[in-house]
Amino acid sequence: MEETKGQDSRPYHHGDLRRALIGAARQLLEREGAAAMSLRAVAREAGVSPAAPYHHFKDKAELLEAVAEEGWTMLSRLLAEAAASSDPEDRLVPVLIAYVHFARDRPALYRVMYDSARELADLPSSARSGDDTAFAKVRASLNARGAQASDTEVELAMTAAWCAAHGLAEMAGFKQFDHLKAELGGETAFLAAVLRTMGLYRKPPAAA
Amino acid sequence: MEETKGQDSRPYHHGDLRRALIGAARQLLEREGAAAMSLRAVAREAGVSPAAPYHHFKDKAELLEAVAEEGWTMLSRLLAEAAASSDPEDRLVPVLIAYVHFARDRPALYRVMYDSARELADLPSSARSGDDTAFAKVRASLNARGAQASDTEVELAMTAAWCAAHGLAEMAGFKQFDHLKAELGGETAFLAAVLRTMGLYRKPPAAA
DNA sequence: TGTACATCAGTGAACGCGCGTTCACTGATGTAC
DNA sequence: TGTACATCAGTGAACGCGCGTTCACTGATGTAC
Repeated sequence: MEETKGQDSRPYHHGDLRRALIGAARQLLEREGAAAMSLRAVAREAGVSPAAPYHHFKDKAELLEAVAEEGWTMLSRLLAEAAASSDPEDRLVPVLIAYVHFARDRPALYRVMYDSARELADLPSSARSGDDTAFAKVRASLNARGAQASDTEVELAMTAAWCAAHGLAEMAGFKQFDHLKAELGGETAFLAAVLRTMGLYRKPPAAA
Repeated sequence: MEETKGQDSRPYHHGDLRRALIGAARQLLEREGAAAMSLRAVAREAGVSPAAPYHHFKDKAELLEAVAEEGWTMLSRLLAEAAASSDPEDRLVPVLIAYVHFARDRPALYRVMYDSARELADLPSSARSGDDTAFAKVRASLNARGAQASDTEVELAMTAAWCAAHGLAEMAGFKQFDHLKAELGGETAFLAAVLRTMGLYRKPPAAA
């Protein structure tokens, strides 16, 4: 099972090519963008032949799905950390800012994740089940501030928060906002100010 | 200058191929998505040879820029209409909903527009100059409700509104929100409720 | 412990494809005389 | 009004490219005896 890995020669069998391919794809997305992330480029990046990935993924779409899945897992972990290290009563903005930073720093990966979420009736399983997930954290932040809110109100607030995070994540890099960022004293202050302007810094108003 | 157009034969010279190519590209984007919009496909759609576009655009990127530009013009017109047909004191939500509808109904075109805006230090000229533009309308809506606001506050509110519209536009089609839409009585009610939950239905709070 | 063999994860060459772009060309148009 | 010619917007064939995917193969691994 365990092959000996010489320092200078790669073994014929990779060991964990599936994981390596997902990692290579993620790296390519982050480093060179969506257009550069072909199946052949991923195989090249992982140091295997163009045909090797087909032993682990049915086709390119299946690899992309796996990349998205791993992305949601990474994001969930980051949001959980942001939630854990902030005031239980005021977690929403820190959690959303963590979301925005993640997406802003890896736009191509984030877009793959977005595209995968778009197709599903529910969230990706990596972001869905259990407590340690992206959306559980957002929901918990909302519950912390609106104990008396109805299910629909919480759902609406979740939606608003998610949309706001998505919009902000994709726009935060726009040069149009550079002077505003400078004026407000940096990127994070800018993000917080926009979220506050959106009213997401306090209890959602009574239902629509 | 004016060539006679037989009913059954296309003239050798097109007449206004530049505009036709932009239109064909837009149609392809709307009908079949970004992946289907190659330069060759655009030429095919317009009924000319693959080389013809090069008499009007330096390369594919230049055509895409022109498509984006036209998109921003279309959007500005729609927002102007939405603004014109709503209460001057309560224009923000109708204008944002018009934005969301536009983008939601043409996701691939909208993405081309977004990508073109992303690169610019300022907005595309079609959305920038004059009063009859997308962003002038949003700004006017904000001014109508916060007469005493500082420039920075208005700028922040603009940013928040734009981010919210972008986020909502891209997420509105998610299946995850279907039951919420049903519960609230339709798509438009859903959009309005989310925007209200975001706090964009009233004067922005005092500056950050 | 040693050998035969099934399994499986790799290889590398090849396929057909559509792409963006270039090129030498040709047909239509508009203008000068 | 008619003809010669420059201009320009088309054509169609060709280029090289990288892509996703398939195929027959081969080398390594793990297991049964």
